[in-house]
Amino acid sequence: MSKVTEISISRKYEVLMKTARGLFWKHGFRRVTVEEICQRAGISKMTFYKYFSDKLEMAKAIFDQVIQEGLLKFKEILTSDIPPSEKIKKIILLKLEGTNDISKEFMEDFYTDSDSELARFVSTKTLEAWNVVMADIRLAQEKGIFRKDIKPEFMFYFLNNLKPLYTDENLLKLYSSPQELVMEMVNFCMYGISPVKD
Amino acid sequence: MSKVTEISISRKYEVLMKTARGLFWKHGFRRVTVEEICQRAGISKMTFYKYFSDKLEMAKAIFDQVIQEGLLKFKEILTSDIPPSEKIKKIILLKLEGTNDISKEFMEDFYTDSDSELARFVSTKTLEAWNVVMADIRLAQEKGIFRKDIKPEFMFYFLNNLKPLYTDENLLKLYSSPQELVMEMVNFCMYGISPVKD
DNA sequence: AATTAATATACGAATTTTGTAATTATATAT
DNA sequence: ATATATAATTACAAAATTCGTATATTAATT
Repeated sequence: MSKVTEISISRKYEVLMKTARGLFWKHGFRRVTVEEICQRAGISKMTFYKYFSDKLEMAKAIFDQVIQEGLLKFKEILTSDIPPSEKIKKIILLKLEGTNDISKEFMEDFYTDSDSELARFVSTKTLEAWNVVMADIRLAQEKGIFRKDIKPEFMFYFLNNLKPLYTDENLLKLYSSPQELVMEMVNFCMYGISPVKD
Repeated sequence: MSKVTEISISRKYEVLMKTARGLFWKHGFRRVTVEEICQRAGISKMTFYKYFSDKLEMAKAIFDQVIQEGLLKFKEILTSDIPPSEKIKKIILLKLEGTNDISKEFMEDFYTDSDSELARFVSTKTLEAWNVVMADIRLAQEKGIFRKDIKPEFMFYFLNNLKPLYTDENLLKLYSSPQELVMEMVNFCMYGISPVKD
């Protein structure tokens, strides 16, 4: 197998993943068909089945990819050489973007059909990612970046619940700009978390 | 049949319509099942088939409703007793809202399968609505509200293409607020359309 | 020219969706 | 309270869709 072919193969794989991810994100797993993914990707169904045994396997791969990307970005921020307040700000902005998280539509099917294979896969992988994040936060505590006597679990839940705050119009109205609200969040985190003034 | 029953019947009809409309708008006709509509509406499938012979008939009813609402709002603005510049502003805002128009997702299925019954229905109804709007604009021209030597068709197409302008970030960046961009649009229309300075 | 890889088409099997019928539950009117 | 009308639930056959693969054709690579 030549180098060119390898590249074109991985490119087709990527195109399929990206196309499917877009569709799954918008409409959820159930509503999207293999044929539709292939048509939009401009790739034949036969080629699809070269890379994925079925739609479920593909969804798992996508879910995995998203989780891994999210963890990577999180770890990058945590280990980067910037002051704690900057880290908090970047983490908050990452959360507010929302592009790293799994979409509501994508999750919807699992809630209704919780004994499906995908549902189990999703909860397992979510738990794994959760543990990694917890470990990272604890490490940050050890290094003195965050206050030691705060539960990492609390920080995790807190971060995950920032989005609804940010999209609350009444709250946003209190600030002259969205950026100002972000700074408020950052400061709130810092005063509660930082062991020293920044 | 008592009054109370009549009310509750029409209420169920409305709930079904509203629920289905929301789902169709987001995912399109094809992706949404009758059972799903019923579940979300909290109404049994049997009752669904009391009101609609099938999903297609329901989609037609919804499409009709949206078109009629849109026309009504448009006519209300045109015949209201406010200065032309205010009319233009209200019409532009109506277009920018987008809640009156048919969603991209809802239309998507028709483009791919243009010889379906729904596709024909949609294009027929659209043409009808188009003619009504044209007639209204011509009437406004007759009354001297708009300049006489402008093609109503042009105004129609122009209005329908405002939305992408409004959602263009680079364009929005040129203005200190979205409202300012709206006023720019209004002024642009007025200088080209109004027979007299406002 | 031979070989490899991808597309297009077709298709039976599996699954989902549809629309209806029969039964049970609930609310309303008498 | 009982009869009556209306809706929800369950079950189901028929229709439609989706799946996954086999085969023939086309395009690209060696």
